[in-house]
Amino acid sequence: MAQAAARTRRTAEDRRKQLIGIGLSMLTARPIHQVTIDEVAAEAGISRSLLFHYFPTKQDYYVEVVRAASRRLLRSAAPDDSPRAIVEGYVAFIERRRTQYVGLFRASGLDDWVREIHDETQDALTVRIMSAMTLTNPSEPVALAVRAWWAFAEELAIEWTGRGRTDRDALVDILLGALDNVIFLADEVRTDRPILPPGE
Amino acid sequence: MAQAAARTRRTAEDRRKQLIGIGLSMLTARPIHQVTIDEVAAEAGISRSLLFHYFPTKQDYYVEVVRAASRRLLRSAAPDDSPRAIVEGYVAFIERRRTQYVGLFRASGLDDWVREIHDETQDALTVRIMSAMTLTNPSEPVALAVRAWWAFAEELAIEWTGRGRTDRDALVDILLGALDNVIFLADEVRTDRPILPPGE
DNA sequence: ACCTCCTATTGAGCGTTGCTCAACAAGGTA
DNA sequence: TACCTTGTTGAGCAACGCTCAATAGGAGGT
Repeated sequence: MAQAAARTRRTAEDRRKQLIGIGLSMLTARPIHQVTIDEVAAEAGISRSLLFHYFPTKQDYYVEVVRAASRRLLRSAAPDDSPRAIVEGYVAFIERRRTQYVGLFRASGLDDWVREIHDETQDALTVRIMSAMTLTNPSEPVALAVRAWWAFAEELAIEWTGRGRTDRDALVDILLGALDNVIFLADEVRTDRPILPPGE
Repeated sequence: MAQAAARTRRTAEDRRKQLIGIGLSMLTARPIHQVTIDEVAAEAGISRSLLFHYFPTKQDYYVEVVRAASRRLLRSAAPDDSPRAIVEGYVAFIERRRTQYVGLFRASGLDDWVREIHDETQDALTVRIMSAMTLTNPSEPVALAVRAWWAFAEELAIEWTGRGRTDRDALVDILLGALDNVIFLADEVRTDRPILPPGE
């Protein structure tokens, strides 16, 4: 695996890109805490120390790798501004990079910072789809509900494609239908005076 | 912190319970990979070696701790067999042990096995609520959708209570409403011949 | 009280891994 | 050639997960 690539001197930016690229492929297969700095360094054909020169800590390195994946996702889920297009882009991304997505954002052992990036990503998606639905100035319940709906979408998309289903359109239909319904339900909530539960 | 508790000899089961109890409180605040075996041992007033006597590996230890938390959750979310009661029990649990739940199941750095326990737990909840809704023999899309709906419920419950909202009933209403709708939507899908997307 | 046996318990120590630091060297500029 | 910036390295430390042979607490039998 370790391809001692003739130890040539690279520019800083080059090295960073190379290392992040390696991270994207290595951290896809195995969770973070099972991948050592030594392995990454060996794969890049450099010494441990150099990696620490570019990324002060292992976490910093990993964060940048996950950030890179997040950017890819956001790029895929924004072809234009219709809700359907956004959801389709999202689903398409997961179809294409399922293992990577799961490996980087979910399975792996991360501390708060990965969750943080994941949250930021979903926040961005939330904002994006809300504006696509011309939902300006939503109430807190609605905002929370849309946010949680992304969790629903993520889970369903991952499991759906994981079963080898290819009927992407049916999946997208479910997601969009659920989104409408969830917004409707959350919009019923009067923030100031909570609704009383129906008798039964 | 380390209370050297007079080094008395305990029965095996006693020690296990003590250690798991400590885990439940320590691993609540900080993610796993930030808690060392030494700390746990010190807190229990025993040596590192003893902990390895009971749990062959750190992972094994952590797994048992998470399992214990999972059992608690499942106990809380099953007062009786109505869907509303199940959801209310679930929400109540998260209200009560929010940080613990997040710390054990989400934030922390775990390898696959924690995700696995988390999945098992949600599977159990899925089965439970399906039977409560007298949904026997659901199609694959419906099963997947209900499963994903739990992800929605988890996210929304965590965020909802995280904002200090106390209107639990409104939350439960949203969750139950979304559940009905999601089942309806997924039930439309003909597993064999995928639905074509509507024109717009 | 004493011996015996089981096992809970420990301390010393090994290997891996994240991380530091002082020094080296590749390439551009004068 | 001399210099200077900075990409690059190797040796080494500290923390941590984990092993193993040995110790000691306590219950049961005599």
